[in-house]
Amino acid sequence: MNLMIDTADIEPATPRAPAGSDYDAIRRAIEFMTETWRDQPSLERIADHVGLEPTRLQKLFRRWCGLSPKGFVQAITLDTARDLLRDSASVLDTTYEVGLSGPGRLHDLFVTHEAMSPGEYASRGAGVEIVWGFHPCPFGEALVMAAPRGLAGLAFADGDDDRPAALADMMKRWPAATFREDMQATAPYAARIFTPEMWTEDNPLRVVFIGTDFEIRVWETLLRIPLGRATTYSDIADRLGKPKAARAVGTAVGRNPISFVVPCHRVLGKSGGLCGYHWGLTRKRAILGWEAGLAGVV
DNA sequence: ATTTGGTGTTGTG
DNA sequence: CACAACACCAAAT
Repeated sequence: MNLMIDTADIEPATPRAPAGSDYDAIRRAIEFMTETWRDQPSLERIADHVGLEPTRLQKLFRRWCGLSPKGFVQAITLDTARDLLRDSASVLDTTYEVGLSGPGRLHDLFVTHEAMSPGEYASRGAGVEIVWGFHPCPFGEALVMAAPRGLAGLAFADGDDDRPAALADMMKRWPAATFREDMQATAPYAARIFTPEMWTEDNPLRVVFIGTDFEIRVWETLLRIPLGRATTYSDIADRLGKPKAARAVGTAVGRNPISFVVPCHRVLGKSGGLCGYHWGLTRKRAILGWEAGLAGVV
């Protein structure tokens, strides 16, 4: 059997969430399953590893990820990853036809996007005020940044000590903008993004991209990948008319400033391996598992 | 199985 | 302007 997890997939220890917190338990469970999925570990074994009663873990896990630990193990096997890739060529083709005229419906979250005008890009956000705030979410803490025209950034952190890095990472992209912490303003964004029941067509989520031409084209392509499907770096390169630019696509995907909303986690290596994730491979797996549990709900 | 060589775009000095 | 870095990939050991 092939291995979904090559050595490059094993990441160094990530900063810990507060020990004993629910998220910490979930994270450790996911980590454990990620390392041992070949043995199809039983619920008891996983529960034992994280130090919880099996029934408690079962309930907790389902609440956070929307599916059972067993289902999660299945969701991260290579076969399933390849399943996501099935017909990936047509995935992008068909949605291309449907979605593109006008600010239509893109992606399951119903996103409309606009890129910064060239002038605004050149000025790197001068004169724009961006509000930000951290909010709990199923994958740790989410840093939400909003500009007047719409959502401008989404990043992840794993606890207090992790926040400054995430914030700096995001602020770098708008060097000339002014920033203000305002959790009240960003909370509605966070609630909506992570609550699938709120994903409706009538009131699309507005996002604002700042980036180079190439990057924005890549991100636009990502928005066309439907929930529960995946594509590959090289496939996106083909779509952009630069079949040899898979690697360039990789770096552009990695620079996606609005992670999760722009579903960069749905891009896999051609062999079905996960390859990488700016906010940690464990989180990429968690999001894919979460979405697997969502199939049918949306 | 592992290595190697070819890639496009971006950020840096 | 050159050069290194990168969430890749296919072909050759």
